[in-house]
Amino acid sequence: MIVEVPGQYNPKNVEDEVREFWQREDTYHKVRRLRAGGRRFFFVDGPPYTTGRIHLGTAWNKVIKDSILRYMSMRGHELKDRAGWDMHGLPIEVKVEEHLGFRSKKDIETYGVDRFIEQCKSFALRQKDEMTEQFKSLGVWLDWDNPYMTLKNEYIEAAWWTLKRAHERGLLERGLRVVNWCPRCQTAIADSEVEYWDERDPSIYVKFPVEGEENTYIVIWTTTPWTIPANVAVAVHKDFMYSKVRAWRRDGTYEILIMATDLIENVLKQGRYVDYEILESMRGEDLLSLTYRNPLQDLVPPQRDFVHGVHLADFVTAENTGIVHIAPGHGLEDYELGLEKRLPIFCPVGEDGRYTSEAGEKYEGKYVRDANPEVVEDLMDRGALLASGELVHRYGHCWRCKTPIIFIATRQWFIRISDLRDQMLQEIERVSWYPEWAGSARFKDWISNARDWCISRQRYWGIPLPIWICRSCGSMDVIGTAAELEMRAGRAVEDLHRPAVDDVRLRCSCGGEMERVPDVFDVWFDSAVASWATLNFPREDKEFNVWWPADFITEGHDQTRGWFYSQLGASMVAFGRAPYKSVLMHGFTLDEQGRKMSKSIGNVVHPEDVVERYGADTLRFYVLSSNAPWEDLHFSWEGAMNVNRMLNILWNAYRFPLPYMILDKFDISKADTSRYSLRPEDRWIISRVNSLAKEIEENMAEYMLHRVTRSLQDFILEDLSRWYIQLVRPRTWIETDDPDKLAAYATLYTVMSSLVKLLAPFTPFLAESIYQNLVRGLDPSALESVHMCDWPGYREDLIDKRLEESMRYVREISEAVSNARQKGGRKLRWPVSRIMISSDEQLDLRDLVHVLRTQTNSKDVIVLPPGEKPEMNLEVSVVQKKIGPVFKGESRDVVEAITSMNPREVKRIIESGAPLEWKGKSYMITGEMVEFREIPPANLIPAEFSKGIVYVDITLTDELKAEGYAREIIRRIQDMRKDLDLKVDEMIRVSVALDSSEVLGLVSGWKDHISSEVRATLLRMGNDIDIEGELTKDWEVDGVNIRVSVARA
RNA sequence: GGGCUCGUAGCUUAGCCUGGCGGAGCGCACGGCUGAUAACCGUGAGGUCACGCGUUCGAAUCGCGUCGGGCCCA
Repeated sequence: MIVEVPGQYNPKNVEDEVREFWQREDTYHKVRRLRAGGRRFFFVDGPPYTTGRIHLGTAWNKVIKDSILRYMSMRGHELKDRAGWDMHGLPIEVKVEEHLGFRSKKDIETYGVDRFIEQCKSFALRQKDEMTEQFKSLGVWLDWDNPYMTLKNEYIEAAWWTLKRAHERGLLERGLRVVNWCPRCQTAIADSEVEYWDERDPSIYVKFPVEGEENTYIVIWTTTPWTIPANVAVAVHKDFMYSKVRAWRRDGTYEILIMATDLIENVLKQGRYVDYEILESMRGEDLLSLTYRNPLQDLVPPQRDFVHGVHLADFVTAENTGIVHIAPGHGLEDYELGLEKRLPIFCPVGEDGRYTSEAGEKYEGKYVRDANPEVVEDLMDRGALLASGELVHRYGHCWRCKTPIIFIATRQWFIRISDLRDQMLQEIERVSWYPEWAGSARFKDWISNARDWCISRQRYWGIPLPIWICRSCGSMDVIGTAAELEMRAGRAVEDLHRPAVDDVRLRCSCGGEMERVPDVFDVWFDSAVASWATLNFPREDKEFNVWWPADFITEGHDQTRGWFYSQLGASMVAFGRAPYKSVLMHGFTLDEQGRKMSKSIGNVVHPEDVVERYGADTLRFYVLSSNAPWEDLHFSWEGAMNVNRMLNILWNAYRFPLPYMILDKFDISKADTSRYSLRPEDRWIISRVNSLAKEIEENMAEYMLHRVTRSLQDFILEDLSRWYIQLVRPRTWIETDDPDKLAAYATLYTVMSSLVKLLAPFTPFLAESIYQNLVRGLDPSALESVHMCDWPGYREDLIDKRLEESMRYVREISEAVSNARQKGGRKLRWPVSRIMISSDEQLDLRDLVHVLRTQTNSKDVIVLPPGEKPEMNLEVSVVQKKIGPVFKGESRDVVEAITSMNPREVKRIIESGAPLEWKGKSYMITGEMVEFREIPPANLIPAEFSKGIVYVDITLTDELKAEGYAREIIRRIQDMRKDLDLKVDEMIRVSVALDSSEVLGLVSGWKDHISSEVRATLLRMGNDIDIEGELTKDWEVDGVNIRVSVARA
């Protein structure tokens, strides 16, 4: 049984009802079970990080995933669709620290690592639950009951196992490296965890005194004064020219300075020197023999023992002084140069960002960034400061706690990704990228620059590194699974997290005791192993053998350096191949102006607010249709509103036939469409819906979600609502069991049942709601949910391209007629006697002429033969330039002759080649002497369409007037029915008083028609009759006053 | 500074891959419909297709460069 639905699309009600239905019927699981045994489609959910609420970007991400998965399911695929959660790492630690009011690692140690871990864990789990609800409210169907979670033991094992593979392949190494270091979190952080923004920093020029040369200095520039105590060398470029310069101060003293020749002016200006002379110029190489002293050597004892030299380096640029200060303990390039030149890797800074005792008593314990002014002062006191200022530049910060990072040399664990670079480049060629450039350009570029992956973090809440080292012999073991650990330890280990795992001691083959290294994994390593962890590999390999690698993943373009990369890296280590076959890269969500959404600008749009206002289907359809997936989405409320409006139109189109179907007890099983001859317009809309399905399939194959949704939108608005529904409306009012009406019902049913299936992946709630009522309501044998249905696909034999084309012309002509009517001042309610269609082509309107007739409200539709036009009035004008030279003095007469004659006659004469006779004279007129213009007669209003011109004859006759007035009266009575809120089939009594006898006379012939149209049992019309009824209203139509009263019969 | 990407009407955008009259929606102005009606429809105005150079018979589309936005890197 179908039921009527409310007149306004109310997404909240629709979605609540559907959600409840899915819940009650366990629809998700039924759908998944239904597809068991189908072609496998392995999707890996890029795990969102469990902190805070979901934002618009995350919502978009999941909507894309869900739409594609629903589509794949309808296409018959068995899905692997576990949702994933990224639950370890600093961000959560930072949140928990904030919550507990902690400021440093020491606070955590004091509080107790076990309690801290518990807090992190419960925080992550709580967040996961909250976010799950939010995703569910968007209609996202993933395996929410059984998600993969990075904090689970079986997940941790996947990471362990992968590291063990790295070790076995000789790709794991420990080394002193300069890393990005967060002094607050006291851990190394990945390049991808560094966030850059502008920071005001010192900008100083420092003079290093050259050994053995009196009053001579090498000049360097730096923005990190605090690294000067760790300076052990300087670098120059081999191609640059350098000069030794005598620089004079205002007071007449001078110094001898060494710097790049091109930069002398700049440097001396900074140092406020008044004059200079170049003593000597040399190439970079010529400086290599120099040595210098660190100006702070009296404060930093180890500096006294270092030999400070000059070295060549390519990274030196012709900026500032052209000489670069090298502190191998505090810079990546410095470190590499240090290794190469065997410089001391001097790093007198501790993990807390404070100077160690190595920096000397004066600096020890001071936080390096705070120490900047002091270092500058000390340099000045020692005459080593050439200039001091400030500048604003981009500086790196810890992604999570926003502390400016520092570079320090520490011992870390690395995976030698750089060894795998070439294989990775080969492997990504085999992956299908959407769009293509995401792989061929963007990702390729990133891989080409791939550096070794620092996987260790000096933190707590993460997957512990499964590396045990013997205290006696220093040998190292990497443990691959929990079982292996328990076997080696000889006892059970409940939780693989810290601190429990820290207590596990292993026996070394040397007989000594092995201890775990205290580090945890970089959190990027967690999600990197997702594609096999989600299959519970290595704990079991059954699923892995069947499903891996992933068929499809999709994430935002920031994940190029993130998850696309980390997964590839880990998979290359573990399996030597890419873990995914196709990747869709999507964009970012920005505000309407294309700015980043941020709390400080106050332009953040929350998905739940959009859902609240317009519903989840609207949000879904909006983000999918707004632009191409890989482009950034500029969110606009107006855009969302328009989608909502479109869905409302769909709702109205769906709702409109329901009352009639119910009234007529329409039975689809008896409405075998082949038994009723469908009208051409019925076959047209069916053709269109099949064409639509085809279009969608083609675009889905390329993940062109914007084209898919736009095709749907066009179909709903243009074909269904604006056209077909308009055409079909009168047929539903027929009250008998007319086959034509049943054909209309059957067509509507067919079209709507296809349409809701085509919509199901994108607007799952609305599609389900319509399906439940209309489709299941009419066909009890229909499947329980629209999401269980097979993708309807398309039938070539139902697609009639020529019919579609014909209908396109019919629509164009109808629109042109509207245009002409507007120009001619004839409302659509008033019939016209005829329209004439003129085209140079043979227009194939097929059997759609009746459609044209009703839609244009025209008594006759005349399609003229190709090239023909209605008879035109001809206008002739003379071309003086041509007449003058020929007729000279008689020109005036000739012009008079031409203009005073009937243009048609002039034309005939010219064409016949005969002379024109005028006032007893004859003139030979040629075609070039005149110009003819065709003017349609006043009653024919022309309007263009793509293939020609349509002429509307607006001549009024009494019959047309009578019908026009009759329709005016009908419309007003209908309006009043509405006011009285009558049911569509309720009968009424009507009185109509007109103040025009002429109109009354015309209309009286239409009395029966009016009565039946408005369902009147009694209709009284007169010039001056008594009027009474429940509702009385006065109207005015073209100067005629009409008083109408209506009462229930 | 480098890689990728985007720039089309007041706003949001399609078209670009594969060259052939630049399309929508919103907003604006005017009109229509009235058995979808707090809904819907039509018409109109509105364009330096960011800018410049090139390729071509022909460029929004292809190439190079410049400017501006986004992501990523240094």
